[in-house]
Amino acid sequence: MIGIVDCNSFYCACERLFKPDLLHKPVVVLSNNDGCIISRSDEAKAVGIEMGSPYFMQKNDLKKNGVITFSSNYHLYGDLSWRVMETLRTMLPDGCVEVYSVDESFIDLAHIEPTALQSFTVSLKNIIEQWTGISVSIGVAPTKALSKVANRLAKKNKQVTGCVLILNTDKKITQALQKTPIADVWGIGYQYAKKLSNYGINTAYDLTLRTENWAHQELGGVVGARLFRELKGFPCIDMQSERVTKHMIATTRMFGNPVTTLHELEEAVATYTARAAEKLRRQHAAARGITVLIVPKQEVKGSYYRHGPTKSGAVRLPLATALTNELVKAALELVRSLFEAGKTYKKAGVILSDIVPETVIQGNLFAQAPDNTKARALMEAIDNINFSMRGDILKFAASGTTRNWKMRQEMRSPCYTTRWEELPLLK
DNA sequence: TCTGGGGTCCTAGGACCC
DNA sequence: TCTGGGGTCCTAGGACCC
Repeated sequence: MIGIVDCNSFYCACERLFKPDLLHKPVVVLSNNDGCIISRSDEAKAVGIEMGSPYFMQKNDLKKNGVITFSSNYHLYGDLSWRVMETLRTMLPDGCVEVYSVDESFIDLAHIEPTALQSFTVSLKNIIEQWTGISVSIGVAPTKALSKVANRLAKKNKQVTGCVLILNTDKKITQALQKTPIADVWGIGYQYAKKLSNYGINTAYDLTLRTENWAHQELGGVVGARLFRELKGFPCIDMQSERVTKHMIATTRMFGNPVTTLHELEEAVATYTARAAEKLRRQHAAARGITVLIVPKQEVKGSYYRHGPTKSGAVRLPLATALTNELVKAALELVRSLFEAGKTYKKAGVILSDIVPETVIQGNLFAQAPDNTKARALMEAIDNINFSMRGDILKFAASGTTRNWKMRQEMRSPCYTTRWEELPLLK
């Protein structure tokens, strides 16, 4: 059996952990730039605050209901996430934990006796809460997709389930599928939900009444076929081992204030490139592909999108590199070629791709391999200083110093667990 | 004038996830 | 006035190979 462990209202839970007075109060956490609502406590859900809704549209409702609002604090969430995942790794054999996102892990429970599943899962939940202060829900079923179904129902009926639900008989599975709206199925997003409802498919169960071929045809080929089989109880999505290097590394941001000059755009792109390069080095990798994208502000009448079409450009470097200066140089050339005077921009980003481990950088017949020893030592020194001090105390001149475009974060909590100067104080 | 079959690799774009 | 960020996988289609 496969389980999924999912932290309840994770970002809100992190904020509350250090402010126990907020325990039974409505709390929400906002996305970067204080753009929209991305985490809600049960109390906030109860007063009708919508997930993903823009902050500026909900501001009045939040105030009226006394909802406490936080900007997002990823240092804090990342650290607490790590504690939860480490607890899971302590409680399960090697290779049985697959971290799926910041607040979710799949766990392989094949080694647990069927009769012991319930008690094991409950004790797992209790230990996580005791050790980390974060409450979790656990869904268990024969496949990943079904464990997500179980998890959703466990969360929805906390009083009945105690946040743990095990689907271990065909009858329980069928009932669970009947209670699951198609749009809430893992792998069914907005487009597919719309399409399926046109076919009269409104629950997960309705989908299982079709055939695998039908799912293949209508839901994106093998992806849909796989999902169909998973819902029928045949595992098709294996547990993944920890990925050593990512395939792509992106740093993209909306601007705090709109940008109109090339100079500011260059600063932003240089900053994002430096950040992406840092992530690259942290996983001991190098990249050959670099893409720069800029997004103009522009009303498109009648369009769902609130911004103009993204302009992007990409280059392939002669040799994979992890050196900030080399990547910045390429990125700046790209942004200059994309920029159009007279337009106002609201977002920019950098994507590194074609990523290889630094030990296997492929030679290039036509490019002289330079001696990078010194440059790499410099990068390491910069990374170490930036890591042990705070933020980006050392940066490249191209990143600029004024940074009018930096994002807004007006209600961020302290980094209680990752910065000495922000440790909580006891009187 | 007629013009095969079986591949690989790459990129762009679409769908999804949290 | 103000709507996030960082990923994954898959497919289709074009260029190219013999």
